Amino acid sequence: MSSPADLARLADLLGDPTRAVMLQALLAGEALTAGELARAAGIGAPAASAHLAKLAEGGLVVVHPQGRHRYHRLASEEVAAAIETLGGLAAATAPQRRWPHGEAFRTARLCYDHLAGRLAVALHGALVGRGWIQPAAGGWTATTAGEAGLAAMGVDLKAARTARRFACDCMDWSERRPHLAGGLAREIASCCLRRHWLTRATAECAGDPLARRRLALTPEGGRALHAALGLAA
Amino acid sequence: MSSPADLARLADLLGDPTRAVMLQALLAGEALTAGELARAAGIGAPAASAHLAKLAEGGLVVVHPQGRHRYHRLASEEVAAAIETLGGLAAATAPQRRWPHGEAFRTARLCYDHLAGRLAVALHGALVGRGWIQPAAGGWTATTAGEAGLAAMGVDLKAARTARRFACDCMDWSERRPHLAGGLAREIASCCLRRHWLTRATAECAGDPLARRRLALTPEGGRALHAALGLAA
DNA sequence: CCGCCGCTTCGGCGGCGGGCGAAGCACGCT
DNA sequence: AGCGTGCTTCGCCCGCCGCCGAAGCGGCGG
Repeated sequence: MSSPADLARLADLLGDPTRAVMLQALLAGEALTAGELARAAGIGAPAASAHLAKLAEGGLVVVHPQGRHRYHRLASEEVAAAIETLGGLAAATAPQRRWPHGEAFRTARLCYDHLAGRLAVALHGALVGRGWIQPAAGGWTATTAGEAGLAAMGVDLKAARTARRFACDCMDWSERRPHLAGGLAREIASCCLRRHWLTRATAECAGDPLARRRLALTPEGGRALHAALGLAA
Repeated sequence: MSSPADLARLADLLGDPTRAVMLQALLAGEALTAGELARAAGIGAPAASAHLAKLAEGGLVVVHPQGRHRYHRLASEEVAAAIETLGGLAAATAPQRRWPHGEAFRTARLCYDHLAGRLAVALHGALVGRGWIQPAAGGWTATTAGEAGLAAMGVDLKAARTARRFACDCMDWSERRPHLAGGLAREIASCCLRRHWLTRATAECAGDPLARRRLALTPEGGRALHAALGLAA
């Protein structure tokens, strides 16, 4: 239960511009090394190390040492969801600024381990509209038609079921409508990337820390999603 | 669209312990004067004024001058929802501490203009279970049975329909299940307070800034809710 | 008209926190 | 073993921010 002090401690972690950049970079879902995050944030290694220690101690980030590298991930999808939510409010509160590639960012992006943006919202609608998923307690389940269709697309349903939640709604702040989260959404995103229907915009992000999250629909991806789900390009 | 800088600016506003106390006090939904907020936060008038100016400039709080008083409210229910969400993550992240009356806080509290806590979750379940509300695009609508039942309880449905959203789900962080938000939820809360089914724990909050939000079910309230909705005490 | 009261602005103080460079540690490669 | 590399720790500086006391402003009441 959150006393105001707890809230403040957590918000303070998000309230530093440098840490915010790091967290946005981590919202792409990948585990990044301290050095990568330092470069993304444009600071030196010592400062990055201090920030990451705070984030880890605050429970927002988990560390995964591997050889002489230390990989950092967001601690949970709840953390990712809270950051996205707060980002949405920030966008609503300070709507003035537009930065380069903002439009592309709205179109398709990663949110921790699943898709977000216009494409993800459209996909959510298509899955519901075609009857591939149906409401269930606290989320969605796949129908038999959905299982067949998703398997045909190349989605690993077995892997999707290992997640804590199979599928549930997650509010998309840029579209103000829900997209899909949970194990199924993770596998769909994984499938789209594996089959090169969606590609990461750039690998390294000098100057634009959100580049890691941005996705682009390939021509074949557009064709595949149209064929499978009737999605318009 | 939220650049990391926007996110950081917003989170920084929530990240100050003093401001967090003020915002928690405002989460009770009432408009409070600068002096009341200063006392709640345990600081002097100048400091409070500075904080409130920042919150207002950041779009989290709106000011409502009235005579020589200046009343402050949360700017929107989106702001309230974001603070609640972040508070839930804070509770999950730092679960160790228990402060006095925390249990009562989980039982029933105000969240901006509607009810939250165990009671609100139970109420949500009862409304759905009795078929008084049914799913609709982006939320819930009242059935004819629901209209009759709610009117019999004393809920002003006409007022409820003036809100931007009639009824929608809002995740309750302490219960991890949804409760009801929107115009209907606002009128239900208003009705419960008006009829003294629920009472505010204390008016002024020396030491415990969350006191404003805490609610207690009166004996008559327990009887009334049991009779109308079958809610157990 | 004067005085009280709520609130804001100003000036100054103190502490916290983020940044860097240098040094230290740990791991891996050759 | 020796070296390079990734990361952390240490020490330090600087700037920012929150707090207060004093003063200024405006509304309200006698």
